[in-house]
Amino acid sequence: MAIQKLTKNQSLVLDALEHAEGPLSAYTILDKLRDHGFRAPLQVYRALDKLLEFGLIHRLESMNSFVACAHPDHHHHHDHGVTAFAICEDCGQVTEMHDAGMEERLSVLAGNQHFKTEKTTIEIRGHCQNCTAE
Amino acid sequence: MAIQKLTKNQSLVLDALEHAEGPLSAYTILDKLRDHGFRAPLQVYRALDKLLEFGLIHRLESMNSFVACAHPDHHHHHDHGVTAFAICEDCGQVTEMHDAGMEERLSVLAGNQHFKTEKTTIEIRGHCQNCTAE
DNA sequence: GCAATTGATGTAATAACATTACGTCAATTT
DNA sequence: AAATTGACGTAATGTTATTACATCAATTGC
Repeated sequence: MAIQKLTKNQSLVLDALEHAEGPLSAYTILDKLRDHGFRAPLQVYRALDKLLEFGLIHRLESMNSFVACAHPDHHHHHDHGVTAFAICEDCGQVTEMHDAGMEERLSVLAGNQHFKTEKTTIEIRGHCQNCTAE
Repeated sequence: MAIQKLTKNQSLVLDALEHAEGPLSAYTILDKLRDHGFRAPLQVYRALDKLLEFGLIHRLESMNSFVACAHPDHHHHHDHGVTAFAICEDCGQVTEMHDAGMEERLSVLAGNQHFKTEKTTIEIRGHCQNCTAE
């Protein structure tokens, strides 16, 4: 797929996510971007939709929030395979993980049901190494 | 763990989910139970919380809704391992899947990060066999 | 060039999902 | 009988997401 130039709003939202410590909700992004002229949720949601489409960000379903992709290809938006997220409930840090074996198992499971997969969500909630050590 | 007697509200909510075609949102449940005296969201959410705790229902994170567990043990609430859900975007049908290989991969992934897993969400969105055939 | 289409934007209003706060009541414990 | 606990009821509010409608700039087709 060809290079994708981002619009101003899309760049602002992506920037906010890339510079954030962890995942942000749409409304948190909105607040961060008020100084840049954002006034309404839709401005954020529209940008998020496009960024998701381009594969530059991910949505974390279990916490209604968004993170910048850990290994974005800014020139060609691509399909990473299935991504699993480890989400620390203490510090909020999110780790992206990829695993061929995992994809294989999911593929088999779906195949058993003759199910046609469109999108797969894998989110592991728990405690990261730092927050486990006491 | 010992047998768990459900309260009236919990039974009503569980019943609604068990008799539903597919997943229900909390507010849909509320509407279904208005005739039984439900007036406020909290009545539903409190029951849902307990039913989740007892392992009698599941929450589908990607659609903010709830389903009755496919193989409940009404006498001893138990820990099924990881459950993967295949969710049909056409008909709404949800299939529960379990797989030891998948759990193993997840366990390895988490282990690699020294991550302590509390809860794992796996949701596959797509099209079921019926809805794929045209 | 100019009309038509397309895609991004702005704004307001509303819908959908979830929680906090506060008070009551019944059962159990001490 | 007092204290604790857990379920319940109600209201208000907080949070997340979408619908509806209008404007504007860029592109396309004639």
